[in-house]
Amino acid sequence: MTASLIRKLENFTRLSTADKLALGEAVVATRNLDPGESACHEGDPVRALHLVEDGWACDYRQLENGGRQIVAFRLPGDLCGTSASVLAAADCTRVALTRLTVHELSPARIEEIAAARPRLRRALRWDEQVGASILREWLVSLGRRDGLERLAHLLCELYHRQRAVGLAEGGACPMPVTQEILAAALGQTSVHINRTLQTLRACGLVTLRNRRLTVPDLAAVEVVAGFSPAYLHLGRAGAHLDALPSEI
Amino acid sequence: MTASLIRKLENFTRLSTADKLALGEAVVATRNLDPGESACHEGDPVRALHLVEDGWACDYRQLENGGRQIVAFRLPGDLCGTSASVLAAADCTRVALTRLTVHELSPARIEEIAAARPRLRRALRWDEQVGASILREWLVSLGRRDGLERLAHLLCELYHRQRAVGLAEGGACPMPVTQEILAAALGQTSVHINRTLQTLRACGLVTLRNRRLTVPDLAAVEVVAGFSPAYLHLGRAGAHLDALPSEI
DNA sequence: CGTGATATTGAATGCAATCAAGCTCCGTGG
DNA sequence: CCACGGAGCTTGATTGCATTCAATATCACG
Repeated sequence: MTASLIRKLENFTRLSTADKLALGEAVVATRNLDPGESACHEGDPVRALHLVEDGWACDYRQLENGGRQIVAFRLPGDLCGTSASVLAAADCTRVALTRLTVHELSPARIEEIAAARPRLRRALRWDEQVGASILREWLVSLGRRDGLERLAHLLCELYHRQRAVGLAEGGACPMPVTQEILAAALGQTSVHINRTLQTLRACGLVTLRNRRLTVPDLAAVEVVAGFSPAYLHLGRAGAHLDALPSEI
Repeated sequence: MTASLIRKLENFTRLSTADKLALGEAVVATRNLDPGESACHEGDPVRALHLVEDGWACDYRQLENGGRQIVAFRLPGDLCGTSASVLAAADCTRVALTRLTVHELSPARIEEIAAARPRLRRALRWDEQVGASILREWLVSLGRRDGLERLAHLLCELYHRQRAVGLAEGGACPMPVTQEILAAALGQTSVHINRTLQTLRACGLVTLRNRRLTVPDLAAVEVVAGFSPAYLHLGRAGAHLDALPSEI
């Protein structure tokens, strides 16, 4: 039930069977949403944390002037706002981009579990920090990368993040987003995204069809994007905390 | 020694005397830096957390193409990367913008202290979440606000953040940044910042001189910026955790 | 009073937004 | 099977904000 999250956390440290089971115990409900349905609204009190089981969602902020900025994509295995429970109100809206299955976790239960399990606690904090690191990288994209780099960079990120949970393989992965959505994430218009996408395609770097991304040569796209995967911190930095073979 | 941080945290919940003293026990060293000196470098292993005591710093990422993007301003009372210790390497460089005094805190000590003090633990998590919220708001600025809104928004934020630690009063506060620095934070050039600043000045909205900001009418600037302070979460959302009068 | 950093101004260029129209694909229902 | 409708994609023309380059002015400080 929490397989993707576990798989992701094991990019940091190897969990024990007990750790893995403990995670599932925090789940208090599971919801299914249709594309366009929202899981929570900006300004609402935070009750539960979301763990994406299947499908994609995104978090966005809506401005008075009509603009909309996506601040995060939520993929399978993503745990949203580990400690958001201390904030009085959600500061963005979470909406499903595809058919979506999310678990709702009790903040109190998570806290108990984390208190009892140092390895798991560190893994969750690692995940949270990686989230902040991704946000900083987005900021760099919006601030300092041009259209081509920006789009290529996002595609690289989404590919790597999916590979970390086993959803990308052999240069292809799901990419269930419209050009409109990409534009809302990259601070541009869908028209411009369209043109940028065409040049990427013309160079034979990526193809984006049927809600799937194909990258024949990932390294080449990474060069165009100025992408370096360090900020995703997938290098098993917590290996010294690994569970013993006997615990797994 | 940790007065600004304490003052900031008390925008969330009232701490006990014991909580306040405990914070100071995590300090293992104190450093003084000159403007332009860096406290840590992108890629370096993370040894200590920084608590800004006095002066300003900023975190930035340097790109191959020469661009530089500031991802955070660090003001007095700011605790940088509460759990960054789980990451193998820092993902940005921290440089002093003024004469700067920072305390270095031991991650392990912080963890011990947090484990023993639920109220303090929550307050620190609140601070961390507020940091993430600020980052999201910056993303919205870079993605969806034009030059004028962007600059006005940043100035409002820096004013409010300083007010939360008692450094802003009566429409004026320190603002020890060059136009170059503002440009590096807002994803623009210093030339354009200069022009934007001039229109803000021409409207009588702000004056920025001698490294100080003066805003005769904060509310008016907030309207121009589309600024709403909710994302700073300064509303004492943790009041139910407040220390009893007898503990203070 | 001199020097380097910071700020200001002007002119030319360019990237991306905007507006508007048409196209393609796909699911639905007659 | 085809007509229809809608969402998403593509294209063109125009506009505008911000960059770039370059020169000059001002300020802070020794």
